Amino acid sequence: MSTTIVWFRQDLRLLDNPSLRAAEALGLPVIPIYLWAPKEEGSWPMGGASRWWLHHSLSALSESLKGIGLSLIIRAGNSVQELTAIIKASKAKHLVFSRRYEPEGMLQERAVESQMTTLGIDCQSFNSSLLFDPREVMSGKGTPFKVFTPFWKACLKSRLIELPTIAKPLLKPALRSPSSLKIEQLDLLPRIHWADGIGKAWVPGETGAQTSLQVFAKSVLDEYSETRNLPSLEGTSRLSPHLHFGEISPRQIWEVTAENPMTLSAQSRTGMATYPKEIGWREFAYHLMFHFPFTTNKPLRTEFSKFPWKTRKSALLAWERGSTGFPIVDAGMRQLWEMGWMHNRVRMIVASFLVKHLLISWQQGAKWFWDTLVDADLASNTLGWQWVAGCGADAAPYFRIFNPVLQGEKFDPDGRYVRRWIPELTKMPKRWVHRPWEASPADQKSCGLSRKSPYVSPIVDLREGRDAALQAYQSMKERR
DNA sequence: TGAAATGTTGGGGCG
DNA sequence: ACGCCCCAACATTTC
Repeated sequence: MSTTIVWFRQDLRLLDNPSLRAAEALGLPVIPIYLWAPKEEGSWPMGGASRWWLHHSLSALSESLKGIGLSLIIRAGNSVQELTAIIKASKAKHLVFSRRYEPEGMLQERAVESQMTTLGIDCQSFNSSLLFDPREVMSGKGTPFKVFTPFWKACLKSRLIELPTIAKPLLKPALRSPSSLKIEQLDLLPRIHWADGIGKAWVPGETGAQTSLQVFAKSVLDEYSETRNLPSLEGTSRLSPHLHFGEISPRQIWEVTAENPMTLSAQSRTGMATYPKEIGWREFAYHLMFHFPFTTNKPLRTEFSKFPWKTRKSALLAWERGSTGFPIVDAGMRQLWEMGWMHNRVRMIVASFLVKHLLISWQQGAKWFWDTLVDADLASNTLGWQWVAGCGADAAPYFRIFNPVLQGEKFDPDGRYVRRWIPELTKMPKRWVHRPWEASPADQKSCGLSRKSPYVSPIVDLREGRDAALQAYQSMKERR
């Protein structure tokens, strides 16, 4: 009897997974596989925090496949070669997989598809990671969108969202399994234990994803528009890493947060409420990455290729380590390092600080986020950084410069978030907690801050940084 | 999904 | 009572 190969990519789940449904419909024995091919990711091979997540997510997937009688096959190397070897050994006739939209991911699947044609294998691919395939939503002129609101209106008007199928697929195993690596052999875990904090904060895998969604829908969603900007609260969904690895489908999130007429207002049912709109921004990020693939490395607005960015190694290092002297910035960067994640409001603040006050290029920031975020996602990372830098689609004007002191005082008024991540400031009075360099020497001393502490002498003067940023922006516009 | 600079207004102190 | 000034408080514009 023939066999179906299910190639898992960024869809590490059983529920609402179109390729598994296709495999179920074929009714043949199934071999589920995962291919580790970091060399095929161009300049964006998976970063450290993401590899940690992948390790645990693959373990979870392997366990849940075991629960329905299947054994996950792990391979590493060249994806075309590995797939070919497995297909030949198992005499498979069908390959099903979920599409990716990263430039390199698309190259990879084009190579696979062409090889399948050569081998005479039936090959089916599915959109499992987006509500809207980037090809399906276009402006009236037939061009891709560059502004969020019209994009999102067009999406909602198209009514293309399918409802999820939340039922475990019924699959039967192949009689003989190809050889498999152990997950440990992929060497995804860091050698030193910097991931301890990440492990305490997250439960990778489909079960963890479902729990996060239920908790969010039940206790956070109603107040989301008011609490999402307060980093000291757990006011956000925390679904991003699960979504990135495809441990949960966006359709299911959509159904729970935007389409449930029993619990939600008319506004949320039309998808314009605050949380569903965030899902919309993710869709927009993929739309842009698909239609403008060069933006993963270069600014969308080409005049920014002349922007006079600076190379400031020690300032970049201080930013990465969370020792700039600006409490809200440092708290965010330390949270990122410790739990592989940062509150979104704080992401905007630290990004603005790097790009504007330090004049370090958004690409440098994007690389650090890529390596340290468990939810590192090429589309969202690119959109976010280009938005902050003012060089992307629908971007903030360049002169919109966040003042880290005012942002801190506005969104962390009691300093709880800052004190949570910066022990040096535990005893700093509320009045000065976002501007400790202005505190009295006595207050500084009671916190044990020496004169060399960044909280006494921050790495830049905010006024000078702001002026320099505005000047750099002017000089870019004047060059032609 | 800013912040700073600048402009306007109006209450109150005071000569 | 009146004009003058100061300066919050708010609005507008500029970066």
